Amino acid sequence: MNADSKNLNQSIIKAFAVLDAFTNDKKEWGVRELATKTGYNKSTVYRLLSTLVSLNAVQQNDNEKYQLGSKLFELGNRVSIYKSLRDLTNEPIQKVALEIQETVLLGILKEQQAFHINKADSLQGLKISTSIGSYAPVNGSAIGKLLLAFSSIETQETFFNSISLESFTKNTISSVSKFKKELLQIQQQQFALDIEESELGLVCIAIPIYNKKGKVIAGISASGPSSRFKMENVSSYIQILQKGANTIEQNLSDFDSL
Amino acid sequence: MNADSKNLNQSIIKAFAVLDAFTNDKKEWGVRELATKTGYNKSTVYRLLSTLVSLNAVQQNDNEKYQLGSKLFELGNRVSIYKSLRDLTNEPIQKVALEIQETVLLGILKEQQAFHINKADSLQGLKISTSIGSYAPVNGSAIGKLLLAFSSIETQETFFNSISLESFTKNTISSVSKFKKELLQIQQQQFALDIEESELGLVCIAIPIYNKKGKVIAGISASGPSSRFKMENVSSYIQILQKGANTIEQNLSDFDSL
DNA sequence: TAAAGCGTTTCACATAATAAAACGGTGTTT
DNA sequence: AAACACCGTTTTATTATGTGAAACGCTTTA
Repeated sequence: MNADSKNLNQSIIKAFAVLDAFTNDKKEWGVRELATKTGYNKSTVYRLLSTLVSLNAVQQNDNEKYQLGSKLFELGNRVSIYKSLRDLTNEPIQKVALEIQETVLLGILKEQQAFHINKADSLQGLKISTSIGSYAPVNGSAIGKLLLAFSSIETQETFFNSISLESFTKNTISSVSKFKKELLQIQQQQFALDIEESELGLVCIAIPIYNKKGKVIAGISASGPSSRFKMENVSSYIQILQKGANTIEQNLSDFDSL
Repeated sequence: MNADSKNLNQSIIKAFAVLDAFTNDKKEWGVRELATKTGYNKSTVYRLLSTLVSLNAVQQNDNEKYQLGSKLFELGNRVSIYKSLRDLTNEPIQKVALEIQETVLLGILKEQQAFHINKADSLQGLKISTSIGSYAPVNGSAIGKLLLAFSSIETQETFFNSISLESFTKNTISSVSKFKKELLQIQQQQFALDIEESELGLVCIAIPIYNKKGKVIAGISASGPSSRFKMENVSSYIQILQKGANTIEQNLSDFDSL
């Protein structure tokens, strides 16, 4: 028992380690492979899963494999901070998505990553696969770069002391000094761009959302394919995003850190 | 140990009992009141909460109270069955909401209740408080009545054998025979109405969504205040809903029971 | 027919969860 | 200012409960 983990319930930790194995890339697990993945004994995993099934947190398919169940969907939609955040931003980001004709995302900074709270698809445009509840690395998303640029010096220092800048495409900024310059520029110009830095062919632009204390609490972005997303239109994109951001800022004026 | 609960992990059951206490009506809990609510010892609840906090499944506010945390939001949005169901219905129900100018809900039958999978607000209309991930009683919602009406005889029998028809307003159908007649009528007319049966002043209309096997797998509804929702417009509401349902049926044609 | 995979069950054993009581803090009442 | 009544938190011996190796029954593959 190390200093940090005082007297925690080991079964619950195991249960959530099991649940965390179910991702968008790997939605289904068998008992044995899940035991290998988590490092727990096969019988233990079986009993954990049985318990989770009895609670509807997990369900078993026709093919005997397990997947996440309705209880988690239910609980996830009860998380009040994000629920209210979503309710208060739904309408504005939908309007932006309709006008801008691209996918719109709303994100906050959470554990040194961009955490996506809400999303609105444009009705015609190409769909972006990023989903609500997913994380993106700070140096691999417009919202992430934006939020770090507008966060406190302490947060930035903590970030640079603990994170290494992974590369995702040939355009990803992986040099610390270049990244710091980029952050300064984002602060000055009040928006962040991601030009095929996270994924080839994907362009993204993000602007900040302030609370009434003048603190940046979230970011809103529009993403689209590079074929359609042209640099000469950046100012018009920002204009549309800003209209949405203004409404959101009114709705969220009382929110603090998030 | 009774026959049904074989060898389940008690800690996990307790953890989820704790999580389940956090509802939309009661979002915050202190240790002691939660111990009273769940019937567990104060120390036990404290350790459960500490563990859940360490996993970000729960977080502690400034006022020392606990509330649900980001991990559940994250997991909830990874439940693949509902995630795909939502992704495939977002666009059509948004279109319906825009056209019909009322809140649109998509629901399935889950544990003898209407389970709300998706929701689209009209941009102008009054907002309905029903939220994604929430349940409504079958005899207190248009979607519920609709889904029971189109479910198998076995499901209906199980329902009538296990559920008592609670009353919510003076209009709620609480007589079994009247309710059975209503179900027959819904089957014939292919839509269900809820005229201030669940809540005074609230009117709702729901139509079924079929998969390619001809089975009803979900229901789509529009809800609004009785002041605006007039009976003479029912056929035009149904027309708009049906357009959305057609698109959804194409998207969900391969889905089975749900 | 054998082998290799799966989810599941069993059971002796030891770990890890438990609950009562005490602790240290804060806010309220007298 | 003292007494009280809350709160979340920590400690502790006790024992209930989770554990994992091995066996089971089944299906799929060789």
